[in-house]
Amino acid sequence: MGPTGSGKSALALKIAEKLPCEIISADSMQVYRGMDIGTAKPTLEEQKYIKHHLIDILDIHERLDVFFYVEKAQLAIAEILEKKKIPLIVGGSGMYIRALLYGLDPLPSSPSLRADLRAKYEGEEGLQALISDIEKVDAKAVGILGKNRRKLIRALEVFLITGKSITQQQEIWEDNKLKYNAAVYFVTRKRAELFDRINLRAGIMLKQGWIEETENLVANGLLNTPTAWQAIGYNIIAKYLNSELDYKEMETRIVSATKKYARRQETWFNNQHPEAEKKILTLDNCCLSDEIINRFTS
RNA sequence: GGCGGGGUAGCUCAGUUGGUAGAGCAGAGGACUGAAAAUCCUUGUGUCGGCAGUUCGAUUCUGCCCCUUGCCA
Repeated sequence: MGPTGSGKSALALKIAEKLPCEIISADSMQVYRGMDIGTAKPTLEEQKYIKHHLIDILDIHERLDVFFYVEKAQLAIAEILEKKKIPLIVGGSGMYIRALLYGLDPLPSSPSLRADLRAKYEGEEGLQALISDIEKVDAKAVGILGKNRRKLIRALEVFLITGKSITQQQEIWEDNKLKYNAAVYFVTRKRAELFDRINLRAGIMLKQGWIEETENLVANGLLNTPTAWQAIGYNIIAKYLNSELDYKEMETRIVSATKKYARRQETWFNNQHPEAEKKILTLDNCCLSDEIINRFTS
């Protein structure tokens, strides 16, 4: 696992060349069909060469969430082990990886209730009401979540369904116990190098046809989808297509949003994965791939 | 050459009825259990263009100069 642009996909392919593995993508956006260039999805050739799971499994109009991801990933792991192969999980969606490795507390979910709550607590006043309502039943949640409306609503949702606070029922991550016998690596680069790569890659992706890809997806309603709309870049390119931005401004904004994302990912991997071995990649990553390969062959 | 608008944090700019200044963006750090490429929190000392004058005190007023930009020649 690692931030966007770190080179983890290339590293994974290198490993998969020498070990009998299949790759399970841990990426919240590569699951969507049609979002190819903008998500830096492995090419069809690469996917043909090494089997990839959990890529292109959803239409952009379908909702994705952690629980769904974990379910599918567990199935994929079982399937790969069945073939006596090694599941190689590769991606940057931190929470998905953590949920897969550590498990999720079996809390209920009601998207319709959540939607109702969201409507009920709309606006700035709604947020204040939401905070004071939760404070009565789960002050701890408010302490942790602050003004994070999205998470506060989820906390209230769980409370309303179960009658117990969400913080009381979240235990499984506290033990730091992996559900699998896994070797976990956090791969990244020096900040300046990572940002250079992000910068370079954005320009390449735009030239490869990201704009056309966006045009088609937007025509197909991408911006009104439940989760796919959140992918970085597409909404910015949509503004360019709408003549709200010029090309340069568009590119700058994409790069800047991507860098921000990479920083958040690093914070996550640095702090949420005590089991992970951190590796700073340099210009080539042969040493690390050899190290990982040796670990499995010996 | 004439008249005017500007020169303030890396960038865009606000502001100080004269008591040495603040937003957004960028940058940095953090949180995170069913939207996670999301969502949220913390973090801003900079010769306030230069020199001189008025003043107890000037980034704020005055004068000159430099740079920039617009209009007129």
